[in-house]
Amino acid sequence: MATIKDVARAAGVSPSTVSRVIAGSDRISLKTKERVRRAMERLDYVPNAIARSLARSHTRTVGFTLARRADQAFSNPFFSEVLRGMSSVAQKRDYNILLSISMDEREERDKCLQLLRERRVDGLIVSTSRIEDPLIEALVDEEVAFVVIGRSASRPVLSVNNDNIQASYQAAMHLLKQGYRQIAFISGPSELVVSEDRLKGYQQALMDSGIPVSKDHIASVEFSEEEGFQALSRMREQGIPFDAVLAADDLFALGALRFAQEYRISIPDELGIIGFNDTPLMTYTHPPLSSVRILSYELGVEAMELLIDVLEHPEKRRNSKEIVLPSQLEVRRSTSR
Amino acid sequence: MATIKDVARAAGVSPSTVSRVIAGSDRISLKTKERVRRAMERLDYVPNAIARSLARSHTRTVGFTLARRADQAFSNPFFSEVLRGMSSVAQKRDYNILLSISMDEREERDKCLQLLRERRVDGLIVSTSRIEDPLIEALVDEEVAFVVIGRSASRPVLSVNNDNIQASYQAAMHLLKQGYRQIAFISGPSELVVSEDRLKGYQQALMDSGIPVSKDHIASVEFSEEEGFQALSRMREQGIPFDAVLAADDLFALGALRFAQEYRISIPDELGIIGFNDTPLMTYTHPPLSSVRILSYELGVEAMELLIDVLEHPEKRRNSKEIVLPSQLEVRRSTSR
DNA sequence: CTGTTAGCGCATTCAA
DNA sequence: TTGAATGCGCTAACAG
Repeated sequence: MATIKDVARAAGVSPSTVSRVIAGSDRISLKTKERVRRAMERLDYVPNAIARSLARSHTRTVGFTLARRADQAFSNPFFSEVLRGMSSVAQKRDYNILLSISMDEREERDKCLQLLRERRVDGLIVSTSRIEDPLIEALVDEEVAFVVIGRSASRPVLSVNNDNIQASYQAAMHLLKQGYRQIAFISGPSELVVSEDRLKGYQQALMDSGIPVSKDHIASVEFSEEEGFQALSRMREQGIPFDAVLAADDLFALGALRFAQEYRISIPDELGIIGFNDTPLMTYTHPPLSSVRILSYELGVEAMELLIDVLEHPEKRRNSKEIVLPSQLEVRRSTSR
Repeated sequence: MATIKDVARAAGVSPSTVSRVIAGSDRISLKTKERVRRAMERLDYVPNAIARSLARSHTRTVGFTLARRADQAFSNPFFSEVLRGMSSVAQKRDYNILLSISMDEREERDKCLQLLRERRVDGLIVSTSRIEDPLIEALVDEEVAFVVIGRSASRPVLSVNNDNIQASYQAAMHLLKQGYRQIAFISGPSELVVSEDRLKGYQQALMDSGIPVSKDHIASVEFSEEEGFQALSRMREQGIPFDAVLAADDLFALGALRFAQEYRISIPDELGIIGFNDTPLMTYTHPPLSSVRILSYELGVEAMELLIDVLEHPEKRRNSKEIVLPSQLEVRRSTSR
């Protein structure tokens, strides 16, 4: 493997001259520039990225970390899409992505800090956002360049999020317009910012429609189909009436679907169901389920662009900025009566 | 950020001594070892991975590349699971994953070669395996350490694969045992090794059962639900009778499902359907679809372990080795009559 | 416009 | 058991 010295020798110049033509310096004669180019060509020379990183003290790679357990894992393609979006702009702007999937948040936090301290990455994209998020706290304290996918409730940071409140509001409004009056809401873990936001939209919609918000209609459970099923079963057992379900995740909507089947409740007539994320699955169920489509790919694109922007303009690092992407309601048979 | 020099100064030793305790050298007195340890602790010192990489000329990071277009993309969680598997062993053995998602194979090939030439990665895991695969050819020619997820039809390489032939054979046998006699086979693009293998299993099963293999019953199309649907529609138009569909991908099975619905063909009575990959989706369709479950997570685990093994034992690099993981038939209503 | 010099932070000889 | 010297491959400040 040829080094910069080999090229210099072959072209009859000094290594720094070669370095300059690599960098595209303009104060170099076209003649030697050409000569160096040919030498590089001939020797099949490619600059060693590690050496460059050491000399310039940045790596042009960003870390992306997330914590998923086996069960929930990637059952929906959300993160895959985010990754695709991130990768496409990374490719375009000549950055690389270092990926790490952890078992839990603790492991994720350690991994982030490690990547940073080892100087393997210039910045980070993280996706966990709990209401009190120790990872985010640590990152702002260490003054690292990072952007969160989601929203930070504690500190002002750079973030890219979808309009959860608005989306949830509209989903609830849609149910109301279809004539449903008693809407159950199945939320994910309450320590997540996303749960808080979606709940807020739901509540706001009811209030704006003059419908009292009842705690009985709100469940907060772990993300899984089974938990969604159970949540509704419990409401039914307790004699709490509901004629629609707004599910903060498609998994819950699936659970609601099974619930309806089990108790022979007809959809959409007796029960309306709407989910969140619009996984491909939703069009294949019986009946097809309405859902809020998230622009996951675009989320990844925006996050990466924001991060690179900050990386290349350190003066912007102090700013906080919240990009919000619109989501769109996909109405299907489960809410069309 | 403290460097090795700072630690050396603080501990009153030379940088090389510090380097030795980092490396865990045993020819160092316990006393100085302790002193250095404390200094590292006090200064919150973490070795710079880039500098280490340059000095030792390897990075402890492996590249994972794949080419996906927007449409097919990650509609199934196969690659997400592979990634989780890879990441879990990478974590354990202190390796990192550099991820790149390309638009097409050409871009993927370029990216692989770039990562290698720039020395950003020590080795590669690739997942494309076409019958004639220029990427694989290039990698063996350049003598790089890599493992393919899938099977290489051209050159002997390190690979981790699932038992496609066997799985397809058993799927077909299952249909036969259920009494289906005219089995249509929907295959992916014929240039993929996986298509070849699954076709082979199907053919073998028919032959072993004394049933003639007819070209009319075999379609080869791009991966999509729509193409699966179209393939069957064409057979029907041409008056080719079939009472079951063996789909080389769940997407095709979904297309077959829609086909059955459209023409009011009852499943499983008039038409049996079985897919490949067992995406979570399959349990939610109406009726639930049988499918061959692939051990995607384990595929990632094995691939990463194999690669790291080779990386740390260069003498093994010349060997080729093919690890084959079993898959399992998930029988559901779509084939139970 | 170009070469010389001095790092970047660490690992690894070679001596002592 | 330890330190000094050298190199990994490249960039950048300073001269000229």
